[in-house]
Amino acid sequence: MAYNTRAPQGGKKNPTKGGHKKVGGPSAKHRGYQPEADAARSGKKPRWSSEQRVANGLGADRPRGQRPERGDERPNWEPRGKDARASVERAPAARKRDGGYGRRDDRDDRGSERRYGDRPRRDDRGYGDRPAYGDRPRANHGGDRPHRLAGDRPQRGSYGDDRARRDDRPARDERPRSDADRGQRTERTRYDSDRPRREDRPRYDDDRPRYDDRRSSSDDRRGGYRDERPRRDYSDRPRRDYGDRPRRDDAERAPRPMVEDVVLERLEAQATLASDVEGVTFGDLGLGQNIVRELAELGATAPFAIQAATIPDVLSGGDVLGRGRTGSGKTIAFGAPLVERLLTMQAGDNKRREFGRAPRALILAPTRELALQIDRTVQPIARSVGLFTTQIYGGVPYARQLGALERGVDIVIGTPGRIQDLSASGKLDLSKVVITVLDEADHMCELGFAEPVTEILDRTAEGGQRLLFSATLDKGVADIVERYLTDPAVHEVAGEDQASSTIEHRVLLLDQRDKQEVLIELASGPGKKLVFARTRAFAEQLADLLDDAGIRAESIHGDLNQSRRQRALDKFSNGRVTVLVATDVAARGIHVDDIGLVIQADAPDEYKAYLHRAGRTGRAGKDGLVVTLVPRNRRRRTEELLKRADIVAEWTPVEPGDALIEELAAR
DNA sequence: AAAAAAC
Repeated sequence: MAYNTRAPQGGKKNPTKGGHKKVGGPSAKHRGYQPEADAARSGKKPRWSSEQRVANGLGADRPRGQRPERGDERPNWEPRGKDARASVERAPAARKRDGGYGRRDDRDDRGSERRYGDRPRRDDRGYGDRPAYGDRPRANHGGDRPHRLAGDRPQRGSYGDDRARRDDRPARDERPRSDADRGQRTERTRYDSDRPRREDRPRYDDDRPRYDDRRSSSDDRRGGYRDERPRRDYSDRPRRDYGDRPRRDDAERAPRPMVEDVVLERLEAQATLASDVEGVTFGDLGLGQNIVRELAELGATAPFAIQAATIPDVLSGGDVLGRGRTGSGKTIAFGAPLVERLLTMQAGDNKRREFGRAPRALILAPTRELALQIDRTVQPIARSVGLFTTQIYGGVPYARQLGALERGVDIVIGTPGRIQDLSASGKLDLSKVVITVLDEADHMCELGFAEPVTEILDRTAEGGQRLLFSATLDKGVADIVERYLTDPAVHEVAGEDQASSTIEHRVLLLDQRDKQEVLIELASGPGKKLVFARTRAFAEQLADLLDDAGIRAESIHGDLNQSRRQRALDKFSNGRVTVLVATDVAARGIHVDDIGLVIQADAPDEYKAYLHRAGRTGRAGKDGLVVTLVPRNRRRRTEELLKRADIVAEWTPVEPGDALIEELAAR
């Protein structure tokens, strides 16, 4: 019974109905419309998974026989070097973008003054039903809403008053460019030229000659080094010294030295060198043939360091903490042995395929998209040995998830809220869960997540195996570790520092009022670009800004319903838009192939956020560039942030139109 | 303070 857990549930009923408190989605007209242009362009239309159909509001009513064979899907997995394939499942190429204006009636009047009036309207963003904007007067800004091209400053009051209330929002009209500003520009130039701080920072090139010709000095960065850059090689790189690792402020103040020291020590204890795993196969690590074969099909032919380090310990049944940098293959590191172990544990159990059986493994992730992505890796692995997964996350109707649970699944993958919800209402029995994974574990142990997470952990089988993974795994997990793990093995990969990264970091110092114009220039290149903003409102605003400037952009953030979030991500993944503007919902874990440039329109607040955002590019050993736009008044703060993140970036003052911006945009 | 995560 292939694809049992994905089988359509809930028939033809409109899936948006149960999932969202808000008034319904776009009109039926909108949903049904098939754009000839898109269909013609794409030729063959990629098929949708059941989830995508539901997520896009089309109903999960396709007969099972039409479900694409696995070979047709493009499962998502942690990237595998040159074998990397597109990781986010292909989304419908044929999706009407400009049909049905229902959601955007608050912007209908805008069309008349759009400079790009013939371009399709951004009807699919849907301000109208979002709570955060609920009090925004509709159509108020219609006639007088200024076009937001750079140089065409928005008038305050058009939407500034009731829209994003941002402290650093430029009071454009009230701040004509002054001599003082000019003066400061000169100062910044000076700052740049005598900037001494790079020398104070840890230099990796001293004992790592292979990077000497790469990013060791700012002059080398000007270009041309890429082709000469030697291949990555961890072999003789010294172990990371965690003693130097910057601590989180709050943790520093929190006095529980005992636990923290233990975790910290353990983290140092077992560092695996990539050279140690050379020649090792997944089979050597203890995975069965079917799983090994499936991994190869996913593109994972040989284990990455983090995988080689953790798989044996997971198979032995012990608790494991794993730390491997972004894009290093953590999903397989816990997913594959988890499946193998379930299989071993159920050997000889003739009730293992019982209808309605309770899940025995649980994987928790901080966002729905990440949960979905993990499932795209774990599901085929599980399937290869006859186990079933299902996704349990919020924002979508219950019916399909409940149906899957009623039939019985082996592995539940999801986000805390809905899992707790179903667990509390007795629909999801966690008592048989003997393996629990916290992906992005440090984040899952933070305020806001810790409570539901611990409640879920409390419901799982006592003494069960627990696996905590994150690129930024730190002592923030100490409480959870202390409470729920027993003598965990702690693994990391040696030499994962900035010098061994394929990601280059740059900071553009600019005038706050120039931010949007510079962003437009940066985002205008051909490659995929991911833009991060600090708030939902600003993300939304920037996507509009770029769209109005003729750059196809989508936004993704928590104010959008799930189908819009998924659609935005799909469009970005399959290249139908080149720019995705996101809040930190997309900061962790999400893998999209070939993001060449990450732009931080706002610097993040936390160094870990910086690392995760940056990790959306430079995946699987590819080159990546992170550009952070920093207004002068945030310079200090950003310097501190980068220092904590252990990142060396080149700082450059810029103005709109600078050649450097264009150069960076071309990457 | 924001974002994420249930309805």
